[in-house]
Amino acid sequence: MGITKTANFTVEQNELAILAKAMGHPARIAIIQYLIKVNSCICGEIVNELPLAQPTISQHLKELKNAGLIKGNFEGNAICYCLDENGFSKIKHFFQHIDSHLESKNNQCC
Amino acid sequence: MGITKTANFTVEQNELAILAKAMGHPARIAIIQYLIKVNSCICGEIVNELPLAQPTISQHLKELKNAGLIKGNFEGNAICYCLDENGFSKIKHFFQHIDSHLESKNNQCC
DNA sequence: TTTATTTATCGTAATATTGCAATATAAATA
DNA sequence: TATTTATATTGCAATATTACGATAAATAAA
Repeated sequence: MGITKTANFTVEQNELAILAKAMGHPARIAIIQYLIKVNSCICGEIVNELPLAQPTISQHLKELKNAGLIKGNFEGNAICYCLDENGFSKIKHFFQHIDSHLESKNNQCC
Repeated sequence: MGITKTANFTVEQNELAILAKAMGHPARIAIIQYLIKVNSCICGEIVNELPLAQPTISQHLKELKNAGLIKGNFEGNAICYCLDENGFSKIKHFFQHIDSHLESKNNQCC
């Protein structure tokens, strides 16, 4: 009925889904890529980098922040954003898990 | 307006977003985890493993397949599913990119 | 204090997702 | 062929997401 049955899944499954979902939009991928590209905290430049209106970007930043994928601190009258290790380390382990499975099967499946 | 402005982002950004989005639901994480756990193709057992109705699971499997995260082949009158390297290798590279960035910054940011 | 700059929030329209009952399809088996 | 078993599709209701204009809030600078 359009609402995810969160309660029927494990905490881990829900956490991973929240993290993946937060990355499930091209604007949010673009934000992450930009933070990597400039290789530093960036303060008040994201709005100029994306083809979206300021309120929309603010909303995307909020989602990334809630998921634990970025963090932001006030720096003067702007906000300084960078990637947050917390979120990424959780997904990282999941992908390592997947990866070792795929390597051990050596694609002999199906 | 509820529709993602796909055309305003790069092909890579859209591809990564589609892959992440496909993983952005606990049921789909559960499917991936189960495929890893049994460590083989599985034929016609997924419906018993998840707390969702058969049509709902069918829909989730379709989304994972469309994204390139699982593949399924007919095996008798059941379908045999396993993880698809194609999708996962694309995300893997993105995470490696993120990871080397995070390590080089050594969390000194913000 | 006033003004400019930056980011957040509210409200709302358009669209997408989730879930399932009902039903259809397809292959295996009796 | 008829039946069983497994999966897909359709249709729909409930809810979530995306996007943005208008506006608010918060800080810096004049």
